[in-house]
Parts: sequence; C-alpha cells; structure tokens
Amino acid sequence: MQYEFKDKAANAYRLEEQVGFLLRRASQRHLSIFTQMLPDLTSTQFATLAKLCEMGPTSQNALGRAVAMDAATIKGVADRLRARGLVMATPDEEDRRRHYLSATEEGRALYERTAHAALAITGETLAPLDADEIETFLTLLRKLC
Amino acid sequence: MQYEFKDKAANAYRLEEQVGFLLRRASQRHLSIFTQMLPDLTSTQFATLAKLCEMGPTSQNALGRAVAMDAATIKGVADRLRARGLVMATPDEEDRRRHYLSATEEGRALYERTAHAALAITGETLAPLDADEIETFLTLLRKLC
DNA sequence: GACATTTTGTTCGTATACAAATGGAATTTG
DNA sequence: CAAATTCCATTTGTATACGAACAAAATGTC
Repeated sequence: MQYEFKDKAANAYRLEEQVGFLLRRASQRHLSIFTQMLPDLTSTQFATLAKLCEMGPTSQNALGRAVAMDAATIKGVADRLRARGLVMATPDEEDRRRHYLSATEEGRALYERTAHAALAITGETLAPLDADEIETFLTLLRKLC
Repeated sequence: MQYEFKDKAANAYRLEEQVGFLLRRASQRHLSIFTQMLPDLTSTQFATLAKLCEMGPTSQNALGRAVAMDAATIKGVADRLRARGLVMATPDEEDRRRHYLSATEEGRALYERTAHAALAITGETLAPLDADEIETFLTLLRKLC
C-alpha cells in the first residue's frame, strides 16, 4: 500500500466493488450493444418512441414520467424525435399550456421495424447469464429502482 | 390495445421489462442517493479521486481506463478536479506526451474524509436487498460488465 | 371571487458520455 | 533506420441528465 490512511474507510473502499461503479459499467456495455445493434436511434429515443406508441397521444411531461426522464430531459429527446419527423405535437384545446405528442406514421413504422432489434439487445445484454440467473437478476434489479 | 401491430415484436416489447431501462432507473436512484449523501463531489469525480489516491501518480488516460472513462470524459473530470485543487498534474520527463496526475494534500484529505460516506451510499443503494440477495446481485451484475 | 398551490413547458448552467478527428510522441516492425 | 503503428492528450459535436428558476395556465381552498 503506497499510502497510509488514518481512517479505515479509505482502506476499505474498493471502487470495483461498489454497486454504482458496476451499474455504470453494465450500462456502458448495454449502451454499446444498443448502438451496434440499433444505430438508427439512441436508447432513450427508442424508449420514448416505444412508450409513445404504446400510450397514444400524451403530454410531454406525462411521457417523461412514463420513461423516467425529467422535464428538461424529455424536452430534448422529444425535440430531436420531432426534428426527425418521428413524433408530432398537437395543441390541447382544453389546456392551453399543453400539447399532445404522438408518433407519426413514420415513427410508428420505425418502431414496428426495430422492436425486434430492441428485444435482441436485451437478450445480448443478458447473454452472460443463464435463464435462471436472468430471472433472479431482473427481480433483484427491480427492487433497486 | 390502441393500435394493431403487424409484427409480434412491437406487441411483445415492454419497456419496463428491459434490462436497459431497469439499469437506467437503478442508476438514477443510486445517483440521487449519492448526491444527497455526498454533495461535495459527483459520483464520477469521487471515483476518479479515489482511484488516483489508490494508484498514486498516473497518466490521465491510464486513470481513465482504471475508472472506465474514455479519454474525452476523463479529461473533463480531471480538469474539474484540478480546478478545485484536489488533483495536480506534473509533466513526465521520460515521455513528453504524458503528464502525471496525482491527488493534492487537499484531495487526499477530502477522500479520506468522505470514503465512509461513499461506503454508506453503497449500503443505502443496496438497502432494499438482504445480505444473500446483495451477494447474488453483485455476482450477476459483475458478469454483465 | 381572491389567493395560494400545482402543473406544464421552457431556458440556463453544469456534468457526464462517447464518436471522430487531430497532432505530437513513442514504439514496433520490416 | 525508416515506415507503420500505437499511444497520449486535446478538441469538436451530439446526446443524455438534472437542478434551478421562470411564466403562463389550471386547480384547489377559503
């Protein structure tokens, strides 16, 4: 050991053993797989488009809550999807603050065309685990959200 | 179901069941805990400072590899740590491309002062799991990196 | 009906994250 | 030794991510 630590904590701390570090690395690997297998959209863009196709017309903030993005983040994602013509906005007659987001024909078509790739990405990400391990892992991971 | 999908994949796709989505949400919760319990440094800044204290003087890219950040990312992190006086750079005499990064006295002191909080953050993140589940989860998570 | 609160969407600032390109330096190899 | 390759650090551009502050609109309460 190159240095002496007065406090035990600094000695006991190993970055490689911390959940946060492992979560970050697992996410990195997943996102790398995603980019390779589905270069058309980013992971967050696909998630947003998928949820929008599932939910139908939704306000921007509500959509953000559904995909776990705050208002500032979902705005950027929605803007980029709109710029690509995959999503469109229509004003809400009843609430003048709100505009509904919905998938365009092109957006829906892209989603239907790429959904199988998204499922394959999940499979590839979990490939190092066997079926039992996958179920165990997802159960535990769900508890940490 | 509001829409008909020609392709089965779009029907089978559920965002909430995908590893990527769960990893993102677990990371969000972890980072939220981190910010609350250790507001002095970001998660990545702490990881970098910790690794630097552990390794001693290290080139910027080598440090980046140790904490799983690419060259562009580690540069920003290192710059911000240097701007705060927690890390300093000294040129390498042998290799004129390289400059060694090392923790300053202040950086090391901050690390030693906060290492226990970092361990507590890991504990809090894993709090929804019991001891056996933690071991299982970390074992499986490690396989996905 | 008046006022406080909440909700919606936006903007700003800061901090990761990574692809791609660059230039300079060191190393490998033929 | 010269050429090809690799390595180091930097820069640019794009895309999350979130805190904080804001105005306009809707809702709740008294």
